[in-house]
Amino acid sequence: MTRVRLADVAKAAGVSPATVSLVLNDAESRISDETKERVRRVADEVGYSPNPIARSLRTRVTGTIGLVSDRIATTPFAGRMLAGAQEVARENGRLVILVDTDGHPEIESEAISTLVNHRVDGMVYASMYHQIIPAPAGLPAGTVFLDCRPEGGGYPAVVPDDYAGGRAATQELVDAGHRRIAYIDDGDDDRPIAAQLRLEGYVDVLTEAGIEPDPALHVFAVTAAAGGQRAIAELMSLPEDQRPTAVFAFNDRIAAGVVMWAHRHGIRIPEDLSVVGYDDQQLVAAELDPPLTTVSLPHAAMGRWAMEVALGLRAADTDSPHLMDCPIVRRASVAPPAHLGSARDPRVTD
Amino acid sequence: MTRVRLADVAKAAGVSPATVSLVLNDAESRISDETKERVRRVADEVGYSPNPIARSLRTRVTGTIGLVSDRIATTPFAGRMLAGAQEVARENGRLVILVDTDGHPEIESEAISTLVNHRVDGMVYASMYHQIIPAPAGLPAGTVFLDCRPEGGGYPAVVPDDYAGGRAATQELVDAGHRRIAYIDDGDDDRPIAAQLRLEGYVDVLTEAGIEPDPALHVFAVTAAAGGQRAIAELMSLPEDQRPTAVFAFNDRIAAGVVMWAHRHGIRIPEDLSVVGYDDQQLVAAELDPPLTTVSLPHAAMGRWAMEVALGLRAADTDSPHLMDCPIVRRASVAPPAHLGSARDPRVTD
DNA sequence: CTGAAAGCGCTTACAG
DNA sequence: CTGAAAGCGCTTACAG
Repeated sequence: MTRVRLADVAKAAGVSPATVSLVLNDAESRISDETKERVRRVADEVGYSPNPIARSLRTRVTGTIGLVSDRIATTPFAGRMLAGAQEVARENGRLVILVDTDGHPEIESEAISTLVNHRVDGMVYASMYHQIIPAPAGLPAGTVFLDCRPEGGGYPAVVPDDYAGGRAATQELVDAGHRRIAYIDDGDDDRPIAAQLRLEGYVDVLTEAGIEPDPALHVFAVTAAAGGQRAIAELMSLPEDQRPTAVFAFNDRIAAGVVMWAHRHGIRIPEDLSVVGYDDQQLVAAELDPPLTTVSLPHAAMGRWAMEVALGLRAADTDSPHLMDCPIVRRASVAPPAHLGSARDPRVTD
Repeated sequence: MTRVRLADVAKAAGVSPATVSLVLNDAESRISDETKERVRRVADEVGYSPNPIARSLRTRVTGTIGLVSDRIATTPFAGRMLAGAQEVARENGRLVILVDTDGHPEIESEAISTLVNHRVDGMVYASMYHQIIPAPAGLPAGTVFLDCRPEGGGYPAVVPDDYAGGRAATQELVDAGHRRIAYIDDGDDDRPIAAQLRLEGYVDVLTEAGIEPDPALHVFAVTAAAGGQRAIAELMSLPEDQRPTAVFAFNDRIAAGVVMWAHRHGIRIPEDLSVVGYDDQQLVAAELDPPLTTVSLPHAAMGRWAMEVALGLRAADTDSPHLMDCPIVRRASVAPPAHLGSARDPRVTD
């Protein structure tokens, strides 16, 4: 099936190739209406569709956006960033060329130069989780950083507002009436910036509520269910009056461990213990019993934002990152503390 | 930064553009060794790198592979297929253009024609889960189907060997000494082909082991933790001598529900009940307590296979799909049945 | 209002 | 052994 070319359309319509090009590209219309119509009709009839390669060679625009990521495609974690970015590209008639570097610097720098060489119109550099990184060499100006930001700025970037997320999670618990709220922090060697930001949100909300943060309620865990189990066991081994009535976990995996431990020890959630996670991780948070109240990471929104900036559809600051809201997702793991619940039920009717 | 062109290299080396092209492309070498060397050196010095757009226009090969998928990028489920495919492409100097259709037929057909129009060298069509589908219109010959297969064949395809996986899961339990093994099947309206294949594997292994499949032990659940909880509750409400000592769950989410229910009811896994899942779902299977023995879906291997075929690196049958092995992943949720364990321990020493 | 010509940066027969 | 020329399929000044 030899494809029909612009020249074929021109011949069939009895005009020059230049005219066909002008008409089909809606150039400033010096072409007569009847010619335009005829050209369009003929193009339609023969099913003409311009060869994007030839067009790119001439115009130097390819209609493609490069998306390089460390591990976004490999982990179940952040696929929605990719999906959000891809969706915006498609809506705007662009194609995304994806390269996943699996975290290898050599692959990354090769990917960047390949993409630049392929004349992508724009580029987004995505990380699997919120981090601050040195900007890779060779990145074109205007590359947008997704879920990470470059040391020293200089590029548009979007990251989750983890401080506000930490506040929201804690506020949810304070509002339910809790005073003894634990924070199970990320205890991995390479503690991410998000952990610190969420902690600050937690501390600030507590303080504003007139609750003095208790160091005994700030514990660390490896970010996995097993870590969550150990951490909650530690917390629950505190003297009864010092135990938390609620816990805010750094992420849903840790929260899952808390829930599992509770099941095994006959502790009811949320009646005996409230828990709030973070991430709203698919196939985890909603699957717990009870379904977990958590703070969602706005992956799709960040992906969309990044692509909009890459396409020039949206202006962006290159000095400081755009902070994306992390909305709380209310499910069923938060309730008033037990003493409040039992003290209240008989008396209050509302 | 105006890039250096082939003509620049030619001028600097004092030869014609044709010569440069021939040398750099290692064409059948009619060029003298000294000329070759000089051209290569000059090209190197000026940092020449051919413009792939111009080359594509001339040669009609673009070095790109189109990957259209329904939802592979959006769900946490099958990202490894994408990663495997992308990895093979990269290893072979190709770029993958990804379009996720989110399951919309209009987007899909538009994506296919866009990709074809962009002159991709090959195409892979990926599904989120093993299914048989009508081949979308407009798909180029040789498009490889990933984790799905076209009705009526005609294209290379790769799917997991779910029958063998069902056998492996059941065999694991039979080998541990179980005789009363339940299968919690997919009870969703649109029961996937994998559910039937796994069931057949289960029945066949049981039969071969001289165990008559008990219809009471074949139950259905919605594929979520909640479904698993209801199913195991149903199973455990059977008279004691009819209850299963082991369960094979259609997937890890259902298995997770089984484990949660067990925790709540003081049933120990694997001492009191063995469980085998399916999928080896990241961030789920290994996170359970105990970590789940399961059958893994070979997503990365399937992704690699599909891309290898798309690149012509591997021959493939277009009549019947390639069946990819689903290896069992042994963790800690399987043990001999309780009566065997207690009967055996005092006597056997090995 | 429209056409002829040049050119984007390569590759590849065709000559010599 | 190497070069001049044509051509891939478009777009865009430049003429008229």
